[in-house]
Amino acid sequence: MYTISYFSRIGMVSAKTLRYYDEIELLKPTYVDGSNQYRYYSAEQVMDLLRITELKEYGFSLEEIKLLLKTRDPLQLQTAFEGKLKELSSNLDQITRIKSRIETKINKLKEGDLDMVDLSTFNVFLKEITPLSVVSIRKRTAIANINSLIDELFSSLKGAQPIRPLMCVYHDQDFNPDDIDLEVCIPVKSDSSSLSLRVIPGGTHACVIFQGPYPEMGTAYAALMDWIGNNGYIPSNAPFEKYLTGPNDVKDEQKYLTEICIPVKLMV
Amino acid sequence: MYTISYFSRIGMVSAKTLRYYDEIELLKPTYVDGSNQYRYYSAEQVMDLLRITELKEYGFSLEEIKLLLKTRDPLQLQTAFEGKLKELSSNLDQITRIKSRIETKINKLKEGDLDMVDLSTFNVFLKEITPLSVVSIRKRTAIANINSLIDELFSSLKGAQPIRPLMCVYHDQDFNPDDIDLEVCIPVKSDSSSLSLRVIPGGTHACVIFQGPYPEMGTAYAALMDWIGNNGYIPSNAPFEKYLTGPNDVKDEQKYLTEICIPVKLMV
DNA sequence: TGTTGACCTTCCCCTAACCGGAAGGCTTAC
DNA sequence: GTAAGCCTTCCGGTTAGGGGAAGGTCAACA
Repeated sequence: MYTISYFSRIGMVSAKTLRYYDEIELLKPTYVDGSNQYRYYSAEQVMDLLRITELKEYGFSLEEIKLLLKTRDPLQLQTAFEGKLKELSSNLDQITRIKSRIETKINKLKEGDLDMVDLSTFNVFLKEITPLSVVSIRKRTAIANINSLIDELFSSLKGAQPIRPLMCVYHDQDFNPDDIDLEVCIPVKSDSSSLSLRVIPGGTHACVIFQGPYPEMGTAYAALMDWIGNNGYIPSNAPFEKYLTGPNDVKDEQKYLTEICIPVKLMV
Repeated sequence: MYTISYFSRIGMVSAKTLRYYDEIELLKPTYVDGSNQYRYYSAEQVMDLLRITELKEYGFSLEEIKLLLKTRDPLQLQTAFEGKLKELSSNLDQITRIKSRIETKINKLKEGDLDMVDLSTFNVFLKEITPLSVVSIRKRTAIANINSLIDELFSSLKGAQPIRPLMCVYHDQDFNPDDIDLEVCIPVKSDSSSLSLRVIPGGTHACVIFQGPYPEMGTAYAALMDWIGNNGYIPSNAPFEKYLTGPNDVKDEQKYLTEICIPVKLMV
Protein backbone atom coordinates (compact mmCIF):
# COMPACT_ATOMS: atom_id res chain seq x y z
CA MET A 1 0.00 0.00 0.00
CA TYR A 2 1.31 3.38 -1.05
CA THR A 3 0.25 6.85 0.03
CA ILE A 4 -0.93 9.17 -2.70
CA SER A 5 2.34 11.08 -2.88
CA TYR A 6 4.53 7.98 -3.10
CA PHE A 7 2.18 6.49 -5.69
CA SER A 8 2.28 9.71 -7.66
CA ARG A 9 6.09 9.60 -7.72
CA ILE A 10 6.05 6.00 -8.90
CA GLY A 11 3.84 6.90 -11.80
CA MET A 12 5.36 10.33 -12.32
CA VAL A 13 2.03 12.11 -12.18
CA SER A 14 0.81 14.73 -9.74
CA ALA A 15 -1.32 13.92 -6.70
CA LYS A 16 -3.93 16.30 -8.12
CA THR A 17 -4.18 14.08 -11.15
CA LEU A 18 -4.70 10.99 -9.00
CA ARG A 19 -7.49 12.70 -7.08
CA TYR A 20 -9.06 13.65 -10.38
CA TYR A 21 -8.83 10.06 -11.66
CA ASP A 22 -10.50 8.97 -8.44
CA GLU A 23 -13.28 11.50 -8.96
CA ILE A 24 -14.03 10.43 -12.54
CA GLU A 25 -13.80 6.76 -11.54
CA LEU A 26 -10.88 6.04 -13.82
CA LEU A 27 -8.57 4.82 -11.08
CA LYS A 28 -9.89 4.53 -7.54
CA PRO A 29 -7.56 3.77 -4.62
CA THR A 30 -7.97 0.20 -3.36
CA TYR A 31 -8.33 1.41 0.19
CA VAL A 32 -9.59 4.61 1.77
CA ASP A 33 -9.09 5.15 5.48
CA GLY A 34 -12.50 5.63 7.03
CA SER A 35 -11.34 8.04 9.72
CA ASN A 36 -9.39 10.62 7.70
CA GLN A 37 -10.26 9.82 4.06
CA TYR A 38 -6.62 9.19 3.19
CA ARG A 39 -6.23 7.35 -0.13
CA TYR A 40 -4.02 4.24 -0.34
CA TYR A 41 -2.99 2.54 -3.57
CA SER A 42 -1.87 -1.05 -4.07
CA ALA A 43 1.12 -2.36 -6.01
CA GLU A 44 -1.13 -3.84 -8.71
CA GLN A 45 -2.50 -0.39 -9.48
CA VAL A 46 0.90 0.77 -10.64
CA MET A 47 0.43 -1.04 -13.93
CA ASP A 48 -3.00 0.54 -14.42
CA LEU A 49 -1.55 3.97 -13.85
CA LEU A 50 1.25 3.32 -16.31
CA ARG A 51 -1.18 2.12 -18.93
CA ILE A 52 -3.25 5.27 -18.44
CA THR A 53 -0.21 7.45 -18.99
CA GLU A 54 0.76 5.47 -22.05
CA LEU A 55 -2.68 5.64 -23.66
CA LYS A 56 -2.86 9.34 -22.86
CA GLU A 57 0.38 9.86 -24.78
CA TYR A 58 -1.18 8.10 -27.72
CA GLY A 59 -3.93 10.69 -27.71
CA PHE A 60 -6.83 8.77 -26.18
CA SER A 61 -9.23 10.69 -23.99
CA LEU A 62 -9.73 9.59 -20.40
CA GLU A 63 -13.20 8.35 -21.32
CA GLU A 64 -11.76 6.12 -24.01
CA ILE A 65 -9.05 4.94 -21.66
CA LYS A 66 -11.67 3.99 -19.11
CA LEU A 67 -13.13 1.56 -21.65
CA LEU A 68 -9.79 0.28 -22.90
CA LEU A 69 -8.60 -0.49 -19.36
CA LYS A 70 -11.58 -2.72 -18.71
CA THR A 71 -11.20 -4.87 -21.76
CA ARG A 72 -9.07 -8.00 -21.82
CA ASP A 73 -9.68 -8.45 -25.53
CA PRO A 74 -6.45 -7.80 -27.47
CA LEU A 75 -8.44 -7.43 -30.70
CA GLN A 76 -10.33 -4.46 -29.34
CA LEU A 77 -7.08 -2.87 -28.31
CA GLN A 78 -5.65 -3.47 -31.73
CA THR A 79 -8.68 -1.87 -33.39
CA ALA A 80 -8.40 1.14 -31.12
CA PHE A 81 -4.69 1.48 -31.89
CA GLU A 82 -5.29 1.21 -35.60
CA GLY A 83 -8.00 3.85 -35.44
CA LYS A 84 -5.71 6.16 -33.54
CA LEU A 85 -3.00 5.53 -36.10
CA LYS A 86 -5.30 6.71 -38.89
CA GLU A 87 -6.25 9.76 -36.87
CA LEU A 88 -2.61 10.64 -36.33
CA SER A 89 -1.86 10.18 -40.03
CA SER A 90 -4.59 12.60 -40.96
CA ASN A 91 -3.26 15.03 -38.34
CA LEU A 92 0.11 14.74 -40.03
CA ASP A 93 -1.42 15.61 -43.40
CA GLN A 94 -3.32 18.50 -41.92
CA ILE A 95 -0.24 19.96 -40.26
CA THR A 96 1.80 19.52 -43.40
CA ARG A 97 -0.79 21.44 -45.42
CA ILE A 98 -0.88 24.24 -42.89
CA LYS A 99 2.89 24.42 -42.86
CA SER A 100 3.03 24.90 -46.61
CA ARG A 101 0.36 27.59 -46.39
CA ILE A 102 2.39 29.46 -43.81
CA GLU A 103 5.49 29.06 -45.93
CA THR A 104 3.86 30.73 -48.92
CA LYS A 105 2.67 33.48 -46.57
CA ILE A 106 6.20 34.07 -45.36
CA ASN A 107 7.50 34.22 -48.90
CA LYS A 108 4.89 36.79 -49.80
CA LEU A 109 5.85 38.85 -46.77
CA LYS A 110 9.52 38.71 -47.77
CA GLU A 111 8.65 39.99 -51.23
CA GLY A 112 7.13 43.03 -49.59
CA ASP A 113 3.61 41.89 -50.28
CA LEU A 114 1.71 43.31 -47.36
CA ASP A 115 -0.64 40.40 -47.33
CA MET A 116 -3.71 42.61 -47.48
CA VAL A 117 -6.41 40.90 -49.45
CA ASP A 118 -8.74 43.37 -51.10
CA LEU A 119 -12.27 42.15 -51.52
CA SER A 120 -12.72 44.39 -54.56
CA THR A 121 -10.13 42.39 -56.51
CA PHE A 122 -12.65 39.58 -56.80
CA ASN A 123 -14.56 39.59 -60.02
CA VAL A 124 -18.15 38.92 -59.04
CA PHE A 125 -20.61 38.31 -61.88
CA LEU A 126 -24.33 37.62 -62.27
CA LYS A 127 -25.38 34.51 -64.14
CA GLU A 128 -28.68 32.99 -65.21
CA ILE A 129 -28.41 29.29 -64.52
CA THR A 130 -30.71 26.70 -66.04
CA PRO A 131 -31.96 23.87 -63.84
CA LEU A 132 -29.46 21.04 -63.51
CA SER A 133 -30.07 17.35 -62.88
CA VAL A 134 -27.74 15.76 -60.35
CA VAL A 135 -27.26 12.65 -58.28
CA SER A 136 -26.71 13.69 -54.72
CA ILE A 137 -26.30 12.66 -51.12
CA ARG A 138 -27.30 15.05 -48.37
CA LYS A 139 -26.05 14.52 -44.85
CA ARG A 140 -25.36 16.36 -41.62
CA THR A 141 -21.72 15.67 -40.78
CA ALA A 142 -18.31 17.17 -40.11
CA ILE A 143 -16.65 18.81 -43.09
CA ALA A 144 -13.70 16.45 -42.64
CA ASN A 145 -15.87 13.53 -43.78
CA ILE A 146 -16.60 15.03 -47.15
CA ASN A 147 -14.27 12.64 -48.94
CA SER A 148 -16.04 9.51 -47.77
CA LEU A 149 -19.33 11.09 -48.86
CA ILE A 150 -17.89 11.72 -52.30
CA ASP A 151 -16.67 8.14 -52.53
CA GLU A 152 -20.08 6.86 -51.55
CA LEU A 153 -21.75 9.01 -54.16
CA PHE A 154 -19.43 7.95 -56.94
CA SER A 155 -19.95 4.29 -56.17
CA SER A 156 -23.73 4.78 -56.49
CA LEU A 157 -23.33 6.20 -59.99
CA LYS A 158 -23.45 2.81 -61.74
CA GLY A 159 -21.60 3.81 -64.84
CA ALA A 160 -23.45 7.03 -65.53
CA GLN A 161 -21.08 9.73 -66.76
CA PRO A 162 -20.71 13.03 -64.89
CA ILE A 163 -21.32 15.86 -67.38
CA ARG A 164 -19.88 18.63 -65.17
CA PRO A 165 -17.45 18.89 -62.27
CA LEU A 166 -18.44 17.86 -58.77
CA MET A 167 -20.55 20.31 -56.75
CA CYS A 168 -21.44 20.84 -53.14
CA VAL A 169 -24.50 22.62 -51.69
CA TYR A 170 -24.19 24.15 -48.22
CA HIS A 171 -27.63 24.18 -46.69
CA ASP A 172 -26.66 25.70 -43.36
CA GLN A 173 -27.27 29.21 -42.19
CA ASP A 174 -25.17 29.05 -39.08
CA PHE A 175 -21.73 27.81 -39.93
CA ASN A 176 -20.19 25.17 -37.70
CA PRO A 177 -17.42 23.08 -39.33
CA ASP A 178 -18.09 20.04 -37.14
CA ASP A 179 -21.72 19.71 -38.10
CA ILE A 180 -22.60 20.82 -41.60
CA ASP A 181 -25.72 20.14 -43.63
CA LEU A 182 -23.85 19.06 -46.71
CA GLU A 183 -25.10 17.94 -50.13
CA VAL A 184 -22.59 16.48 -52.55
CA CYS A 185 -23.81 16.49 -56.17
CA ILE A 186 -22.66 14.99 -59.44
CA PRO A 187 -24.34 16.54 -62.50
CA VAL A 188 -25.63 13.89 -64.97
CA LYS A 189 -27.76 13.84 -68.08
CA SER A 190 -31.40 14.50 -67.18
CA ASP A 191 -32.49 11.31 -68.97
CA SER A 192 -30.41 9.01 -66.79
CA SER A 193 -33.65 7.43 -65.72
CA SER A 194 -32.10 4.51 -63.87
CA LEU A 195 -30.87 6.87 -61.16
CA SER A 196 -32.93 8.90 -58.74
CA LEU A 197 -32.21 12.46 -59.71
CA ARG A 198 -32.72 15.72 -57.99
CA VAL A 199 -32.89 19.02 -59.83
CA ILE A 200 -30.93 22.04 -58.70
CA PRO A 201 -33.29 24.93 -59.49
CA GLY A 202 -32.16 27.56 -61.98
CA GLY A 203 -32.39 31.32 -61.66
CA THR A 204 -30.18 34.30 -61.05
CA HIS A 205 -26.90 33.60 -59.26
CA ALA A 206 -24.08 35.79 -58.06
CA CYS A 207 -20.83 33.94 -58.73
CA VAL A 208 -17.10 34.29 -58.25
CA ILE A 209 -14.15 32.15 -59.18
CA PHE A 210 -11.57 31.55 -56.50
CA GLN A 211 -8.05 30.26 -56.90
CA GLY A 212 -6.25 28.77 -53.89
CA PRO A 213 -6.53 26.26 -51.02
CA TYR A 214 -10.02 25.52 -49.77
CA PRO A 215 -9.50 26.90 -46.26
CA GLU A 216 -8.73 30.30 -47.78
CA MET A 217 -11.97 30.46 -49.70
CA GLY A 218 -13.49 32.65 -46.98
CA THR A 219 -12.24 35.79 -48.72
CA ALA A 220 -14.14 34.86 -51.88
CA TYR A 221 -17.33 34.26 -49.92
CA ALA A 222 -16.88 37.58 -48.20
CA ALA A 223 -16.38 39.38 -51.52
CA LEU A 224 -19.46 37.70 -52.89
CA MET A 225 -21.69 38.52 -49.93
CA ASP A 226 -20.36 42.04 -49.91
CA TRP A 227 -21.14 42.49 -53.60
CA ILE A 228 -24.64 41.06 -53.15
CA GLY A 229 -25.44 43.51 -50.39
CA ASN A 230 -23.95 46.46 -52.24
CA ASN A 231 -25.87 45.74 -55.43
CA GLY A 232 -29.36 45.52 -54.07
CA TYR A 233 -29.67 41.74 -53.90
CA ILE A 234 -30.21 39.28 -51.09
CA PRO A 235 -29.38 35.57 -51.01
CA SER A 236 -32.48 33.54 -51.84
CA ASN A 237 -31.27 30.00 -51.35
CA ALA A 238 -28.36 27.79 -50.27
CA PRO A 239 -24.98 28.59 -51.86
CA PHE A 240 -23.03 25.93 -53.74
CA GLU A 241 -19.51 25.42 -54.99
CA LYS A 242 -18.26 23.85 -58.21
CA TYR A 243 -14.86 22.25 -57.98
CA LEU A 244 -13.43 23.18 -61.37
CA THR A 245 -9.87 22.14 -60.57
CA GLY A 246 -9.26 20.14 -57.41
CA PRO A 247 -6.94 17.66 -55.73
CA ASN A 248 -7.60 15.10 -58.50
CA ASP A 249 -6.37 17.48 -61.17
CA VAL A 250 -3.34 19.26 -59.69
CA LYS A 251 -1.12 18.71 -56.69
CA ASP A 252 -0.43 22.29 -55.72
CA GLU A 253 -3.27 23.60 -53.55
CA GLN A 254 -2.48 27.12 -54.73
CA LYS A 255 -3.77 26.08 -58.16
CA TYR A 256 -7.18 24.81 -57.05
CA LEU A 257 -9.99 26.56 -58.93
CA THR A 258 -13.47 26.80 -57.43
CA GLU A 259 -16.60 28.61 -58.53
CA ILE A 260 -18.87 29.82 -55.76
CA CYS A 261 -22.50 30.54 -56.64
CA ILE A 262 -25.22 32.07 -54.49
CA PRO A 263 -28.83 32.18 -55.73
CA VAL A 264 -30.06 35.76 -55.31
CA LYS A 265 -33.16 37.87 -55.75
CA LEU A 266 -33.66 41.63 -55.81
CA MET A 267 -34.30 43.34 -52.52
CA VAL A 268 -37.79 44.82 -52.32
CA MET B 1 -23.52 47.90 -41.99
CA TYR B 2 -24.34 44.24 -41.50
CA THR B 3 -26.42 42.55 -38.84
CA ILE B 4 -24.71 39.88 -36.81
CA SER B 5 -26.23 36.99 -38.73
CA TYR B 6 -25.38 38.40 -42.15
CA PHE B 7 -21.87 39.20 -40.96
CA SER B 8 -21.53 35.70 -39.54
CA ARG B 9 -22.47 34.21 -42.93
CA ILE B 10 -19.96 36.42 -44.71
CA GLY B 11 -17.20 35.19 -42.46
CA MET B 12 -18.60 31.67 -42.11
CA VAL B 13 -18.51 31.73 -38.34
CA SER B 14 -21.37 31.44 -35.87
CA ALA B 15 -23.08 34.42 -34.27
CA LYS B 16 -22.07 33.00 -30.91
CA THR B 17 -18.48 33.29 -31.95
CA LEU B 18 -18.95 36.92 -32.90
CA ARG B 19 -20.53 37.72 -29.53
CA TYR B 20 -17.62 35.99 -27.87
CA TYR B 21 -15.11 38.01 -29.90
CA ASP B 22 -16.97 41.12 -28.81
CA GLU B 23 -16.79 40.05 -25.19
CA ILE B 24 -13.04 39.40 -25.23
CA GLU B 25 -12.45 42.61 -27.19
CA LEU B 26 -11.00 40.84 -30.17
CA LEU B 27 -13.51 42.21 -32.68
CA LYS B 28 -16.08 44.72 -31.50
CA PRO B 29 -18.95 45.80 -33.77
CA THR B 30 -18.46 49.32 -35.12
CA TYR B 31 -21.94 50.33 -34.05
CA VAL B 32 -24.27 49.17 -31.31
CA ASP B 33 -27.85 50.40 -31.33
CA GLY B 34 -28.47 52.21 -28.06
CA SER B 35 -32.11 51.21 -27.77
CA ASN B 36 -31.95 47.47 -28.32
CA GLN B 37 -28.24 46.62 -28.08
CA TYR B 38 -28.21 45.12 -31.58
CA ARG B 39 -24.70 44.75 -32.98
CA TYR B 40 -23.84 46.13 -36.41
CA TYR B 41 -20.62 45.41 -38.29
CA SER B 42 -19.05 47.45 -41.06
CA ALA B 43 -17.66 46.26 -44.38
CA GLU B 44 -14.09 46.98 -43.27
CA GLN B 45 -14.45 44.51 -40.42
CA VAL B 46 -14.87 41.67 -42.87
CA MET B 47 -11.14 41.61 -43.48
CA ASP B 48 -10.41 41.56 -39.75
CA LEU B 49 -12.72 38.61 -39.31
CA LEU B 50 -11.12 36.75 -42.19
CA ARG B 51 -7.66 37.37 -40.76
CA ILE B 52 -8.79 36.04 -37.41
CA THR B 53 -10.09 32.84 -39.02
CA GLU B 54 -6.88 32.46 -40.98
CA LEU B 55 -4.60 32.91 -37.98
CA LYS B 56 -6.77 30.54 -35.98
CA GLU B 57 -6.22 27.89 -38.62
CA TYR B 58 -2.49 28.42 -38.27
CA GLY B 59 -2.81 27.55 -34.60
CA PHE B 60 -2.53 30.95 -32.95
CA SER B 61 -4.56 31.55 -29.80
CA LEU B 62 -7.08 34.37 -29.74
CA GLU B 63 -4.80 36.28 -27.37
CA GLU B 64 -1.94 36.07 -29.86
CA ILE B 65 -4.26 37.04 -32.69
CA LYS B 66 -5.33 40.11 -30.76
CA LEU B 67 -1.72 41.29 -30.77
CA LEU B 68 -1.05 40.30 -34.37
CA LEU B 69 -4.12 42.17 -35.61
CA LYS B 70 -2.94 45.39 -34.08
CA THR B 71 0.50 45.39 -35.60
CA ARG B 72 1.23 46.92 -38.98
CA ASP B 73 4.81 45.66 -38.86
CA PRO B 74 5.32 42.90 -41.43
CA LEU B 75 8.51 41.80 -39.68
CA GLN B 76 6.64 40.97 -36.52
CA LEU B 77 4.18 38.97 -38.54
CA GLN B 78 7.00 37.14 -40.23
CA THR B 79 8.62 36.30 -36.90
CA ALA B 80 5.33 35.00 -35.56
CA PHE B 81 4.83 32.86 -38.64
CA GLU B 82 8.33 31.47 -38.44
CA GLY B 83 7.86 30.62 -34.79
CA LYS B 84 4.62 28.85 -35.57
CA LEU B 85 6.33 26.97 -38.36
CA LYS B 86 8.91 25.64 -35.91
CA GLU B 87 6.20 24.65 -33.50
CA LEU B 88 4.35 22.77 -36.21
CA SER B 89 7.54 21.00 -37.27
CA SER B 90 8.13 19.78 -33.75
CA ASN B 91 4.52 18.65 -33.60
CA LEU B 92 5.14 16.67 -36.75
CA ASP B 93 8.17 14.99 -35.18
CA GLN B 94 6.23 14.25 -32.04
CA ILE B 95 3.34 12.68 -33.92
CA THR B 96 5.70 10.64 -36.07
CA ARG B 97 7.39 9.24 -32.97
CA ILE B 98 4.08 8.35 -31.39
CA LYS B 99 2.92 6.69 -34.57
CA SER B 100 5.95 4.44 -34.64
CA ARG B 101 5.43 3.57 -30.98
CA ILE B 102 1.85 2.56 -31.69
CA GLU B 103 2.99 0.54 -34.69
CA THR B 104 5.39 -1.52 -32.59
CA LYS B 105 2.55 -2.01 -30.09
CA ILE B 106 0.28 -3.32 -32.80
CA ASN B 107 2.94 -5.70 -34.03
CA LYS B 108 3.41 -7.03 -30.52
CA LEU B 109 -0.33 -7.55 -30.18
CA LYS B 110 -0.41 -9.44 -33.47
CA GLU B 111 2.33 -11.72 -32.26
CA GLY B 112 0.11 -12.63 -29.36
CA ASP B 113 2.15 -10.63 -26.89
CA LEU B 114 -0.44 -9.52 -24.39
CA ASP B 115 1.37 -6.28 -23.79
CA MET B 116 1.47 -6.79 -20.05
CA VAL B 117 4.63 -5.37 -18.65
CA ASP B 118 5.73 -7.09 -15.48
CA LEU B 119 7.56 -4.90 -13.03
CA SER B 120 9.44 -7.90 -11.67
CA THR B 121 11.22 -8.42 -14.99
CA PHE B 122 13.31 -5.35 -14.24
CA ASN B 123 16.65 -6.14 -12.74
CA VAL B 124 17.06 -3.67 -9.91
CA PHE B 125 20.47 -3.56 -8.22
CA LEU B 126 22.12 -1.66 -5.38
CA LYS B 127 25.28 0.25 -6.13
CA GLU B 128 27.78 2.27 -4.10
CA ILE B 129 28.57 5.32 -6.15
CA THR B 130 31.60 7.53 -5.54
CA PRO B 131 31.19 11.30 -5.76
CA LEU B 132 31.34 12.58 -9.32
CA SER B 133 32.47 15.98 -10.61
CA VAL B 134 30.25 17.47 -13.27
CA VAL B 135 29.59 20.67 -15.14
CA SER B 136 25.90 21.38 -14.91
CA ILE B 137 23.04 23.76 -15.60
CA ARG B 138 19.97 23.68 -13.43
CA LYS B 139 16.76 25.28 -14.57
CA ARG B 140 13.03 25.18 -14.10
CA THR B 141 11.54 24.60 -17.54
CA ALA B 142 9.40 22.35 -19.73
CA ILE B 143 10.87 18.95 -20.49
CA ALA B 144 10.59 19.75 -24.19
CA ASN B 145 13.38 22.33 -23.80
CA ILE B 146 15.92 19.85 -22.60
CA ASN B 147 17.78 19.83 -25.91
CA SER B 148 18.51 23.52 -25.88
CA LEU B 149 19.74 23.15 -22.31
CA ILE B 150 22.08 20.39 -23.39
CA ASP B 151 23.38 22.50 -26.27
CA GLU B 152 23.98 25.39 -23.91
CA LEU B 153 25.87 23.16 -21.52
CA PHE B 154 28.07 21.63 -24.20
CA SER B 155 29.02 25.03 -25.56
CA SER B 156 30.14 26.09 -22.07
CA LEU B 157 32.50 23.14 -21.89
CA LYS B 158 35.41 24.93 -23.59
CA GLY B 159 37.18 21.85 -24.85
CA ALA B 160 37.04 19.83 -21.65
CA GLN B 161 36.37 16.17 -22.37
CA PRO B 162 33.33 14.40 -20.94
CA ILE B 163 34.51 11.26 -19.13
CA ARG B 164 31.07 9.63 -18.90
CA PRO B 165 27.75 9.84 -20.70
CA LEU B 166 25.40 12.77 -20.15
CA MET B 167 23.25 12.74 -17.01
CA CYS B 168 20.14 14.47 -15.81
CA VAL B 169 19.03 15.09 -12.22
CA TYR B 170 15.30 15.48 -11.55
CA HIS B 171 14.92 17.64 -8.48
CA ASP B 172 11.13 17.70 -8.39
CA GLN B 173 8.89 15.80 -6.07
CA ASP B 174 5.65 16.60 -7.80
CA PHE B 175 5.94 15.70 -11.44
CA ASN B 176 4.61 18.20 -13.99
CA PRO B 177 6.10 17.87 -17.49
CA ASP B 178 5.60 21.54 -18.32
CA ASP B 179 7.61 22.82 -15.40
CA ILE B 180 10.43 20.61 -14.24
CA ASP B 181 13.36 21.43 -11.99
CA LEU B 182 15.95 19.99 -14.31
CA GLU B 183 19.72 19.68 -13.94
CA VAL B 184 21.71 18.59 -16.96
CA CYS B 185 25.21 17.31 -16.10
CA ILE B 186 28.32 16.38 -18.00
CA PRO B 187 30.85 14.39 -15.94
CA VAL B 188 34.39 15.76 -16.29
CA LYS B 189 37.75 15.13 -14.63
CA SER B 190 37.72 16.59 -11.13
CA ASP B 191 40.88 18.62 -11.85
CA SER B 192 39.29 20.58 -14.70
CA SER B 193 39.94 23.67 -12.65
CA SER B 194 39.06 26.17 -15.35
CA LEU B 195 35.42 25.16 -15.09
CA SER B 196 33.09 25.66 -12.17
CA LEU B 197 32.29 22.16 -11.04
CA ARG B 198 29.58 20.73 -8.89
CA VAL B 199 29.91 17.36 -7.18
CA ILE B 200 27.17 14.78 -7.28
CA PRO B 201 27.36 13.16 -3.84
CA GLY B 202 28.14 9.45 -3.63
CA GLY B 203 26.42 6.82 -1.52
CA THR B 204 24.04 3.91 -1.93
CA HIS B 205 21.86 3.95 -5.02
CA ALA B 206 19.14 1.67 -6.31
CA CYS B 207 19.55 1.41 -10.07
CA VAL B 208 17.94 -0.17 -13.09
CA ILE B 209 18.78 -0.20 -16.77
CA PHE B 210 15.96 0.50 -19.16
CA GLN B 211 15.84 -0.17 -22.87
CA GLY B 212 13.31 1.70 -25.03
CA PRO B 213 11.92 5.14 -25.88
CA TYR B 214 12.11 7.79 -23.18
CA PRO B 215 8.36 8.22 -22.78
CA GLU B 216 8.08 4.55 -21.82
CA MET B 217 10.60 4.84 -19.03
CA GLY B 218 7.77 5.12 -16.49
CA THR B 219 7.67 1.35 -16.09
CA ALA B 220 11.31 1.28 -15.06
CA TYR B 221 10.75 4.03 -12.51
CA ALA B 222 7.79 2.14 -11.16
CA ALA B 223 9.80 -1.07 -10.85
CA LEU B 224 12.55 0.84 -9.08
CA MET B 225 10.27 2.57 -6.60
CA ASP B 226 8.47 -0.68 -6.00
CA TRP B 227 11.73 -2.49 -5.27
CA ILE B 228 12.90 0.27 -2.94
CA GLY B 229 9.71 0.08 -0.88
CA ASN B 230 9.75 -3.72 -0.79
CA ASN B 231 13.35 -3.92 0.34
CA GLY B 232 13.23 -1.61 3.32
CA TYR B 233 14.70 1.48 1.74
CA ILE B 234 13.39 4.97 1.10
CA PRO B 235 14.57 7.52 -1.48
CA SER B 236 16.99 9.92 0.15
CA ASN B 237 17.67 12.39 -2.65
CA ALA B 238 16.79 13.41 -6.21
CA PRO B 239 16.88 10.63 -8.83
CA PHE B 240 19.05 10.92 -11.93
CA GLU B 241 19.36 9.24 -15.30
CA LYS B 242 22.45 8.34 -17.31
CA TYR B 243 21.94 8.27 -21.04
CA LEU B 244 24.11 5.31 -21.98
CA THR B 245 22.84 5.01 -25.54
CA GLY B 246 20.75 7.81 -26.91
CA PRO B 247 19.63 9.59 -30.07
CA ASN B 248 23.24 10.46 -30.91
CA ASP B 249 24.28 6.82 -30.91
CA VAL B 250 21.41 4.94 -32.57
CA LYS B 251 18.39 5.90 -34.62
CA ASP B 252 15.89 3.35 -33.37
CA GLU B 253 14.29 4.57 -30.17
CA GLN B 254 13.66 0.98 -29.16
CA LYS B 255 17.44 0.65 -28.73
CA TYR B 256 17.93 3.57 -26.36
CA LEU B 257 19.64 2.49 -23.13
CA THR B 258 19.23 4.48 -19.95
CA GLU B 259 20.34 3.86 -16.39
CA ILE B 260 18.07 5.22 -13.68
CA CYS B 261 19.55 5.75 -10.23
CA ILE B 262 17.83 6.75 -7.02
CA PRO B 263 19.90 7.56 -3.89
CA VAL B 264 18.44 5.53 -1.02
CA LYS B 265 18.84 5.01 2.69
CA LEU B 266 17.52 2.31 5.01
CA MET B 267 14.14 2.92 6.58
CA VAL B 268 14.39 3.46 10.34
C1' DT C 1 -54.19 45.76 -36.69
C1' DG C 2 -52.89 41.52 -35.07
C1' DT C 3 -50.02 37.66 -35.61
C1' DT C 4 -46.41 34.78 -37.02
C1' DG C 5 -41.81 33.69 -37.64
C1' DA C 6 -37.29 35.22 -37.88
C1' DC C 7 -33.93 37.61 -35.40
C1' DC C 8 -31.74 39.85 -31.56
C1' DT C 9 -30.36 40.36 -26.60
C1' DT C 10 -28.52 38.71 -21.97
C1' DC C 11 -27.81 35.05 -18.68
C1' DC C 12 -26.37 30.70 -17.02
C1' DC C 13 -24.34 26.21 -17.35
C1' DC C 14 -21.30 22.89 -19.95
C1' DT C 15 -17.02 21.10 -22.13
C1' DA C 16 -11.31 18.29 -20.86
C1' DA C 17 -7.97 17.52 -17.89
C1' DC C 18 -6.50 19.17 -14.74
C1' DC C 19 -3.68 23.45 -11.69
C1' DG C 20 -3.44 26.85 -7.87
C1' DG C 21 -4.53 28.03 -3.65
C1' DA C 22 -7.23 28.31 0.67
C1' DA C 23 -8.82 26.34 4.94
C1' DG C 24 -8.48 22.81 7.96
C1' DG C 25 -6.92 18.15 10.15
C1' DC C 26 -3.29 14.67 11.36
C1' DT C 27 1.49 13.06 12.70
C1' DT C 28 6.07 13.43 13.65
C1' DA C 29 10.66 15.42 14.37
C1' DC C 30 13.38 18.60 16.54
C1' DG D 1 5.88 23.74 21.66
C1' DT D 2 5.80 24.28 17.11
C1' DA D 3 7.10 23.90 12.53
C1' DA D 4 7.21 20.83 8.67
C1' DG D 5 5.16 17.76 5.99
C1' DC D 6 1.55 15.05 4.93
C1' DC D 7 -3.48 14.60 3.80
C1' DT D 8 -8.41 16.20 2.93
C1' DT D 9 -12.26 19.07 0.62
C1' DC D 10 -13.79 23.10 -1.75
C1' DC D 11 -13.63 26.98 -4.90
C1' DG D 12 -12.15 29.17 -8.97
C1' DG D 13 -9.58 29.29 -13.20
C1' DT D 14 -7.94 27.72 -17.90
C1' DT D 15 -9.79 27.64 -24.21
C1' DA D 16 -13.01 28.86 -27.45
C1' DG D 17 -16.99 28.90 -27.64
C1' DG D 18 -22.04 25.62 -27.76
C1' DG D 19 -26.78 24.83 -25.98
C1' DG D 20 -30.68 26.56 -24.50
C1' DA D 21 -33.93 29.59 -21.83
C1' DA D 22 -36.39 33.88 -21.23
C1' DG D 23 -37.61 37.81 -23.20
C1' DG D 24 -37.45 41.99 -26.47
C1' DT D 25 -37.64 43.47 -31.56
C1' DC D 26 -38.49 43.55 -36.51
C1' DA D 27 -40.69 42.82 -41.00
C1' DA D 28 -44.08 40.70 -43.66
C1' DC D 29 -48.58 38.99 -44.33
C1' DA D 30 -53.71 38.37 -43.65
